[in-house]
Amino acid sequence: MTPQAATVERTALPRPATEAPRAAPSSAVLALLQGHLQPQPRMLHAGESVYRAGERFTHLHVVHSGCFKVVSMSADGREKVVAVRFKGDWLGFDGLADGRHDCDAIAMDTGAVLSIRYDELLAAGSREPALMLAFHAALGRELARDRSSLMSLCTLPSDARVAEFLRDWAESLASRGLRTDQITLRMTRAEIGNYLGMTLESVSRALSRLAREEVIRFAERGRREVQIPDVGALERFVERCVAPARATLQ
Amino acid sequence: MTPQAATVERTALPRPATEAPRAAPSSAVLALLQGHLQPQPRMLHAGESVYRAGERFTHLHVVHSGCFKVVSMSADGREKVVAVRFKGDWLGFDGLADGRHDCDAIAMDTGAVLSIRYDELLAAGSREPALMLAFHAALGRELARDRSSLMSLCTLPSDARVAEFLRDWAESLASRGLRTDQITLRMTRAEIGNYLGMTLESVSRALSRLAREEVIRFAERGRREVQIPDVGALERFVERCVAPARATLQ
DNA sequence: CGTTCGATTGAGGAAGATCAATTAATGTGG
DNA sequence: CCACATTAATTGATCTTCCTCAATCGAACG
Repeated sequence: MTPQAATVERTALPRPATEAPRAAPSSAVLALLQGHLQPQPRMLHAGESVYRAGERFTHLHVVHSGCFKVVSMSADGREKVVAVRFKGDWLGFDGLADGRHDCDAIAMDTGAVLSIRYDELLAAGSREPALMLAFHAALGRELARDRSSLMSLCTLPSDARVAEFLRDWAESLASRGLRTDQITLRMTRAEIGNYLGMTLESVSRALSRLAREEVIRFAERGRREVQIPDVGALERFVERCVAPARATLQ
Repeated sequence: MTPQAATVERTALPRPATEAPRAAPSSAVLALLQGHLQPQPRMLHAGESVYRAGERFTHLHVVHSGCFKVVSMSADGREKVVAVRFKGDWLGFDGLADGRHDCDAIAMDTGAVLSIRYDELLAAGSREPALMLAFHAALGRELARDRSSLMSLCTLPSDARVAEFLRDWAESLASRGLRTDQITLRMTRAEIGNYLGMTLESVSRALSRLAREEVIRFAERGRREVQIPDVGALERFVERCVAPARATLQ
């Protein structure tokens, strides 16, 4: 997969330049939830699931701490990590469609979620419009993020996808006030590859290349720890991958 | 892009076998909308937009007739068709995140949408829970579809992606009671390629191959008309593409 | 009737998958 | 605590898929 004909009815207008709306969590929402509902905190250890595909959908969840992956399996057995979620993110939207979850949500390390009954959320939301608005906004961001992934998968070469993955992770931490210069990937290369649509070998090579180009650095302890001295460097790296493709089209 | 290590924490459980929930539209929703709101019908010709990126989000829309594409552009100018929508589908969810659309919704042929003010929908929804439930279910299906696309892009070779695209189109028509044996693609090869993450040449080759294998047939008039004698054949074709990859993993 | 745009098809090349071997981390039982 | 077993990661060699470039053909349109 690589850049392809970006000729889809050229619009000459300058655009507002959409990128994934990473400014997600907002303690305002949490405050609203706390105020109107009795969110049940629930602790989970690595590997435990918040919910599993096939279970009845009754609750939505907001990540309180830790990080979680959302895994989907298609009818023919293809399995894929479709999302990685951090503090402030919601989990469980995949149950809205038909009252049954169709993904697994799994803790990647020790963490906690606040669980909210959907029926109570609906009730509270109809009394308190701001709550319903916030809920819908979260849904909208979820859609935007999925589409941003889709875009990355379709238009970026593998190196850039890995770079963007790291940038995204770092930005997620940053927007939540966590330190971003050193991040611990709680996924194997195989999982990252699955998430990004490439093989584990390609992930490994991409990381090596990023390290060689000084865009990232590996900590001494293992190669799961990645140091990101400058997030901007990651962005520039992605830009450099996109630029040549565009140049030829102009 | 091609099948890759599908080793993401193997779960031994038999799964409910999720596939895109194509059973979308439901005239029930339309009836609800008609009953509680004053949906404004709006006619559009090919190329006209329901809304554009950057515009304020005020309305949601339900496709009444025709087909529409949703196009997204990233900050660095990568452009992509992120969705194709038919009768009964909603448009406009991309405005929920922050009150501004970040995609264009464009008519691919003459068609019409019913436009609903979001604030009125909220108000009506809090009086009539069934309406809000239906709205949320539509959002959930939207998410599920995006994830299904993501899965296809990541795990299927290009031929199979084209096959699935056609199957999806045919199924969309079928679930809306339209004839499915003969469909008119209202997209150029370049657009299909953009949507599926491949070049127009690859789309063309894939279609030729599908025709050669008798899975589809071209009508005499032009190559935009595609006959699908048997939707099952398309599914089997996709299966055949997935099977070998899985065989080696077992 | 020529021009233009979209589609098809072929040849060559590059990105990334696959296969395979090695090395580093992690975990386990003695 | 250490030897061993196991799993994860790296790196190289090769092969496949799909992209790129280019030529041709057909359909639509003025």
